[in-house]
Amino acid sequence: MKKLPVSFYQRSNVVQIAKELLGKILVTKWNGIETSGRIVEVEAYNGVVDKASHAAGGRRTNRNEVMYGEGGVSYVYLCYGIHHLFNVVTNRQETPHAILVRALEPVKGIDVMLERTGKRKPDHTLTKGPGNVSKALGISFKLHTGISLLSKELFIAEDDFKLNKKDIVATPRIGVDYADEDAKLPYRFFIKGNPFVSGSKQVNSR
DNA sequence: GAGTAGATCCTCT
DNA sequence: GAGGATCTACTCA
Repeated sequence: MKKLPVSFYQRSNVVQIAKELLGKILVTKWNGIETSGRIVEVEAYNGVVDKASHAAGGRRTNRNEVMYGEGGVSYVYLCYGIHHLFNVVTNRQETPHAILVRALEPVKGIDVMLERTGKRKPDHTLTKGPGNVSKALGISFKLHTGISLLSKELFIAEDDFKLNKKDIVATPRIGVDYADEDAKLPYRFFIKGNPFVSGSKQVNSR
């Protein structure tokens, strides 16, 4: 298992990067406690031309400032006062591309995730949906936004897992109805048939 | 099983 | 002062 290099993030095609992130391992290691999961669902946010992005139309605020920085750092944001959303910033400086990690398949530290989320046993709700992902991994918007994805506490790695191209499904994004026609763009990608993908309810029939 | 409303707090206008 | 890249529970069929 090896970390993805900075060059992986600093490319210009955010949609392409989003697709390639599927099947990769997201690892957090706060205070020596390691939790990780395979990325099974992402959404691409295509910078200033994307109305669903926080950077739509060149909006630039304190909150989304990290999106304008170098690719390869995290962008964590608190939504609805409850949910922490974990994003990966891509591309170069001044280009606010980002990829939202929407769902993981738990790999390591499942018991820790259960504790963090207050759940009894692992099921597909543990890391399904961006709010749950950051909760399970212990990601907090205050502490963990703007830090490098190549640090020893937070990184994305790849192993031998190979994803068949036909197992990648593209659909419109979720929760961005306000973005008019951009809400229909097929910028959401997930691994076909994976029970940890959000939206596909009760895929596993116990 | 499907649809709807409420929770809850930080950020920007 | 309003609203948001969501989730959950509860109601109704």
